[in-house]
Amino acid sequence: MAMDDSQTEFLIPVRDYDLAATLSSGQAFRWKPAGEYWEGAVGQRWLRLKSVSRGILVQTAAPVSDWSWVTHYLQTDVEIDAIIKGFPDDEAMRTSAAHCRGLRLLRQDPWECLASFILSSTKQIVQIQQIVALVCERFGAPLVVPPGHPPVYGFPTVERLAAAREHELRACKMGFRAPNILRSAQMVARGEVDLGHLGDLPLAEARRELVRLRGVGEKIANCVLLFAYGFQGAFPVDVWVMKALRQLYFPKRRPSAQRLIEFTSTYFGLNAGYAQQYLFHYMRTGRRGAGS
DNA sequence: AGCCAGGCTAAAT
DNA sequence: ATTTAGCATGGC
Repeated sequence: MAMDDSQTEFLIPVRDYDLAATLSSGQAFRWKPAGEYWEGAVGQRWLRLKSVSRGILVQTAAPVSDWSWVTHYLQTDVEIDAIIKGFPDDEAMRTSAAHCRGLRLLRQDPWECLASFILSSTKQIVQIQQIVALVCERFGAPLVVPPGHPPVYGFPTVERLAAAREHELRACKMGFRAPNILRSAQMVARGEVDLGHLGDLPLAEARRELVRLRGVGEKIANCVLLFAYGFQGAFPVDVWVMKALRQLYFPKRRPSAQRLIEFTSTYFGLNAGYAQQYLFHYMRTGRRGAGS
């Protein structure tokens, strides 16, 4: 009946794209492996992805005519070789690049990214995934899924979370983060921080806006600036990246955290954001005894 | 059992 | 201006 060019399947031609590394590297928290596929949601669309020889196969439950939202999300147009060549020429980055080949930075929805990382503080990735899943189930709108597929819910809107009760949020096992995400949602809903225009600002100004939100400090702000807005100069330093910096760059000395962050602001160059994600993923998965 | 987790905030130096 | 305790919860 559809007389347009709507389809439920689309092949993105791309090479050097490690879907598993990208979707499970702690940028986004809703992707689940299901056989050969990765199932998740982008915006208010359910979809699943599979690596095939010519690229990435995308399947949706509802017909789609314009697929730019998924190529933008996956950043399949970025030249990953050029980015890796722009890394500092040192042992740590060579090792990380070899281990993480094909890892990309996603381009996520700002509110989902912000809210997810407010929930991330002092939590392991597995737990963040559990909390985000509960928040979506209880506050998100149901998405169109294939017949017989269990229900999947979109990430809740700012307005919905701003209208939540704190005890409802705490019931999603987020603990002391509940008042943080609630107050931040209320500030965004009132327009006190305008997520729609942060991308037009210089990095430092955009960051100054984000840290006005409750529960958002430099680290979480940098995650949002990098994973949602694509600011390549944003360099989130969490415990893993801190470990990488100490072990790989300053094995003898004991620089303060402040000094190390200062180091990252100049050393990693124009692709600092990518360098950070490669270090993070290498530390978590690349060496024995690190991570899980 | 005790330590750590993609931290932030307010209080205490 | 810099360091530290408290915060909820769960995995290992």
